[in-house]
Formats: sequence, C-alpha cells, structure tokens
Amino acid sequence: MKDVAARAGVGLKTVSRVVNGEPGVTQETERRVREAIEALGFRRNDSARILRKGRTATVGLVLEDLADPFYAPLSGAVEDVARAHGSLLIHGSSGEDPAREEELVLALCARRVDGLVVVPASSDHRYLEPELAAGVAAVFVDRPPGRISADTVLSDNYGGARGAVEHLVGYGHRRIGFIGDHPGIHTAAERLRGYRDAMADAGLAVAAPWTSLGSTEPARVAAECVRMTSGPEPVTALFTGNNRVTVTAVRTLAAGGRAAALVGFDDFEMADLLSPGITVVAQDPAELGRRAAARLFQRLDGAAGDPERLVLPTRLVARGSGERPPAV
Amino acid sequence: MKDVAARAGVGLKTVSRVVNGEPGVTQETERRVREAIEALGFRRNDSARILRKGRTATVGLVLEDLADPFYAPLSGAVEDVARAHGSLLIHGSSGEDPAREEELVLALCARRVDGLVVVPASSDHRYLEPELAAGVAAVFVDRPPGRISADTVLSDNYGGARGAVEHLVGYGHRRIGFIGDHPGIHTAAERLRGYRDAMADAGLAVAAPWTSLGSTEPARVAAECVRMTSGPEPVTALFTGNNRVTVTAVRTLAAGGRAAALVGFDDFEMADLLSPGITVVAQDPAELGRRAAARLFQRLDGAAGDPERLVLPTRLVARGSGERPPAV
DNA sequence: TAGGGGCTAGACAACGTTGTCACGGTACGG
DNA sequence: CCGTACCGTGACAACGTTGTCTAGCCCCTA
Repeated sequence: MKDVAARAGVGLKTVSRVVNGEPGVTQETERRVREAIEALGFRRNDSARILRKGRTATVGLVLEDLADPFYAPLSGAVEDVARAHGSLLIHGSSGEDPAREEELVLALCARRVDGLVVVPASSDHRYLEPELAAGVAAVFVDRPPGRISADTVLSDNYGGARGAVEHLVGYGHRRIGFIGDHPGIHTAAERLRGYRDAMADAGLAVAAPWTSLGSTEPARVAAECVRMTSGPEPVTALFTGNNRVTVTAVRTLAAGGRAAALVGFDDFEMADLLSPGITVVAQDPAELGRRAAARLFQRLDGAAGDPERLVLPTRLVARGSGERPPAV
Repeated sequence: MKDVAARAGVGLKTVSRVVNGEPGVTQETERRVREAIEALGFRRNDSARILRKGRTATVGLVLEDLADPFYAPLSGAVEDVARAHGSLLIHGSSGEDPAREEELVLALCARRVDGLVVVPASSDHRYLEPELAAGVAAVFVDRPPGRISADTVLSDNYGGARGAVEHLVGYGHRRIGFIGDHPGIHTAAERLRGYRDAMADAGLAVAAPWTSLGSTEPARVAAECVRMTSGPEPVTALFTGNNRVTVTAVRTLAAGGRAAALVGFDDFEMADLLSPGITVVAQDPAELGRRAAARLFQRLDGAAGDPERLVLPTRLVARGSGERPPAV
C-alpha cells in the first residue's frame, strides 16, 4: 500500500480510501491510485484490516463430517446465509472427537471469527466461556451444547422416533429392533427414548437384544442386523437411527434375503426408488443450517435476550418399507 | 497480552514465549504467566500473528457446491490433508458462477491463505497472476485452469466416457443418447468427446437429437430423457454425464416405465441396490482432493518445477443397467 | 576476586491497515 | 474584502503479535 501511495504520489490514507470506496477522493486522484494498484498488482491485506477493525466478516462451522450426506446440505445452507451477510465460512470437521472439536473451535476463535455454528461432539462446552464473554457468538445445531447455555437449533428427534415406531406398530409389528449411534450422542439418545416410549405406549415389551447403540461402522451395523433378524424370535421390523445405519441395513437385508420391515431416521437420495421405497423420518438439514446461521447473524447484529432453543419438526415419509420388508 | 504481562509482572515478550512454547523461560515464570492467562481468559490473536509472520496456516478451497455428493468427499479429503499439515481450511462455493469464483478466490487471497485448491467455474484465471506472483500456491482439481498454467489434478473424463459407451455398444446398443452438463464445463466437454469418439469407432452415427448438453436441473433432464426415449426412433440406451443427471434419469425412466439401458458418470450411494444396479463410471473424488492437496503442500514446502497435470483413471462398475433397462 | 560465558528477560520496532485529526485551499455569504 | 464553512488530503497512532537486540544475573573458572 505504501508502494501504491508512492507511485501515485498520494498519501497512504488516500489509497485506503480508494480501496474501500470511501467518499472524499477526486476522480482524478482515484484514477491515479487505481492505475498504481493495477500496475503493482496490489491486494489489500485482510489480516491487517481485521487486526485494525476487530471484525473479520468470517464465521466458523464445526461439524462431524463434511462428507456425510446429512451434513453437506446443512453446511451449504450455513454458507449461503453467511454469504448473504457478506461473510466467509471457515470450516472444520471434528470426526466426532471432543478433543478435536475443542481444538478446532479454539483455532477458529483465535482467527477471530465473528461467530460459530457448532454441531457438538463434546458434552462439555465450558471451554467456550471465555470466548463467549469476549463477544464471540455461538449457535449449536443438531445437538445441544453441554454445560453452557447457548442458542440451539434441533430436530424433533424424540417425536420423529416415536412416529417411526408408531408407524411400524400400526402395521402390526410387535418385535421391533432399534439400531442407533453411540448413546452419548444426543440425537441417538433421544431417538432411543422415542423408540422406548412408543413401544411402552403400545404395550410392547422391549427385549434387550432388540436395541443396539454404538458405532455406525457398516461391519457392526450389518452384524447387528443379522443378529436381530435371526434366532428363534427375530424382530419383524427394524428402526434404524440415522442415514448411515439405514443404508447399511438396507444393504444387509437385501444381501441376506432377510425379511424385516424398516423405517430409517433421515431421508436419503434414492430412498424412493428402492422396492419397496424406504420409509423414513425426514429431517431438513438445510433448514437446520439456515435457522442456525440466521440466529447467529441476529446475534451478531446485536440481538440480545436469553438463548433460544428451536426444535424443527420431522416428517414421516411412508414409502412402503414400514409395511412390507424391503427386498431387492 | 499486555494485560497478561502486567498481571504476571513480566514483559510482553515473555508471555509470547510461553504461549508459543519457546524455550528460555523459567518454570516459575511460566507458571505465573499461565496463571495470568487462565485468569484473564486470554487467547492469542491470530490475525496479529499472521500479520507479523506472513504465513497463515490456512488453505482455501473453492468449488461449485459443497452439498453435491461428488464434491463433499473431495472437500473432506482436502481438509484431512490440510489438517495433517497443521492448516485450517476456508471454504467457498462458487455455484458455477465465474464472477463469484473470482470474488471468492480474491477474498481468500486477501485473507492471505497460503494456498488454494480450486474447482474452477471460470475459464480465464489470469486474474490469479498477481497472486501467484506474490507467492500464493494454487492447484486446480476436477477441471483445468483457463489461460494460465498451474498444477492440475483431473479424472480421465474422456477415457471414462469412451469406456461407458463401449460397454453399451458391447451389449448391442446402436442408438445411444448422451445427456450432459453445460458444454462450457471441461468435464462435460471431455465426456461428450469420449462419447462421440466411441460412437465413431463403433461405426455408429450420432443423430443430433441424441446429444443434449445443458443445465442439470431435474426438469430439463427429465424432459430430455422423455424426448430421447420417445418418437419413432427412440434411443435404447442413455449415457448420463454426471451424478445429478443420472439420478434424475433413473427416476424419470422408472416413473415413465420407459425401457432404456443406462450408464452414468459418477458413482452414487445405493446404485447397487436398484434393480438392476446402475452401471457407472466411477471416479474417486476423495483421491482427487487428496492428490490436489498433497501437491499444494509440496509447493508450499518449496517444491519447484513446472506445473504438473495428473490424470486419475476412472473405473467402470458394471451392475446390470448397461445391459437391461432399469425398471422399478 | 575478577572476568567470562550462558541463560533469562525485557525494550523496541515492525507487520499493513484504518480512525482521528489537522491542514491548506476553494467557494460562498455577509 | 474578510470570515466561515467545507472539501480533499496527508501525518500519525494504534490494532496485537513476534524477531532482534541488549541488559542483567548467576555461576564457574583462572
């Protein structure tokens, strides 16, 4: 910038004015400055600008895995909202590791992002307290924060799970299995609760072998599928706790020629083209992202008030697999 | 940091030393400093650090749409490599708009990212010349840069397309249609070229109504599907130019009960579970991202030499739909 | 005991920008 | 014709950190 000023024969501040489109510069002066900028290939250094101004026009997003088809639209929605507010998005994947989440979040804070959207992997976010006190805004999405209070946007996991199980019960199923993610994950725990309550309300006992929470690794899920649909009293229906589990379950049932009805949490592409179509509890991940980002920018624009918790409804999409077992 | 220094009764530089784990600080002094840091909730301001050091430990990624199932794994792979090199990833979606691409890339450069991985939407990247001259590294992936020379990682779009068409020809198809993305997009153009050459090599004429390049909007693609499979001389097979087109084609053929064999470019989840399974030309998007990011960090680590172009092979995954028409 | 070497610690400048303020010149009104 | 207001412009400090350089201390040795 110094060089540009020298070449154009003007002061430093005048270059700054031109670069930022501030008023108070003659057309002629502006022309000379722009010429010098062009000639020298000058680009403003935003690090210095940020240092001076305090605001970075950047928001951070931390989620579990960007490549997961559930999170990709969420991430895209956050980006759209950020762009509409003139902000860039810095992104990191925690891989469901609390330590990595904290590391990432603090790295983003050190970069002085204006705000954060977090899909938490950790269950204790007190490490964020100094940041929040320092004025960083944070919105949690998909799962609530742990041991601090902050704006949160969730899906109705409990209600969605209840609806799924009620759907299966409605088709006469009595032995219904549930395969879900690690119980430490809020969504998994809520879906389990919904499953249990729906079963209880229907007057059905839940045998211990019918619930299995843990890794969503295909190998584990496939083994559980096989186990639950075998033996003297196999389940006649499965409720799968998220898109990864559902996909593996469909594949396993198809490969083994096993007959079990199926309802999955999370919609997925092509679910309608299998035969029968896979019945799912659909969330709207893009809407989750949009709402969370919108809330974040409200806070950044100065919205005060207590943290809000927003719960978005889910939608049961019946396609047939809740009735007849999927076969391929 | 000033406050921390004051509270600990030490100099500014000593705090800096502690924060960065530099040697030359007594245990006792370090303890006092850490205590002050804790008490004040101090976090280093990376903007200032970046300003001072010149390196940001951040790389930028610009692609078309983060939510696209093809780009999500690519993005994830770039992030993994970046993390392995201690860098953060800043990310932006161009939405296939050249102006937006330029805007994003320059915004990232203004943030002084160390390097860029770009899936270009533009066909003219001369705007990057000043940045490259200033030492920013850039690697292009999935599509080559326009009017500048830079490291590039591509899939073998031409060869993959040839293979797809040869596969269809091998099953006796003579009237084969191609529905692809906008011809201005490198991958679409290459796949078209592969289609044409394979048809020519098989001694087959390509009637004008059999090729359709343009938006991948479901409405357009569905209409083209219907058109090509109708009339007095309908195609007996379709080659679809990317995952979005393929999905719409499968859906349209199924909904209309239309019989046409199908090979799609890009693999997608569940392709194996439809009946018949959808035959695809599979790319490895994660590998594209990994290779591009690896190349970027080689450059950042000082690798000299001319730009390299790396072309990754594709793989034909035959699942049946190249032979019999998909039906649902 | 004096001198030298090694080690800890602090003062200071610099990174590149922007906000504040002051300056000189011009136009306009009294 | 003088005073005032306003406009374009530049000098300067400040943002928070790190690299360099130097000062002071302690301990060891001659």
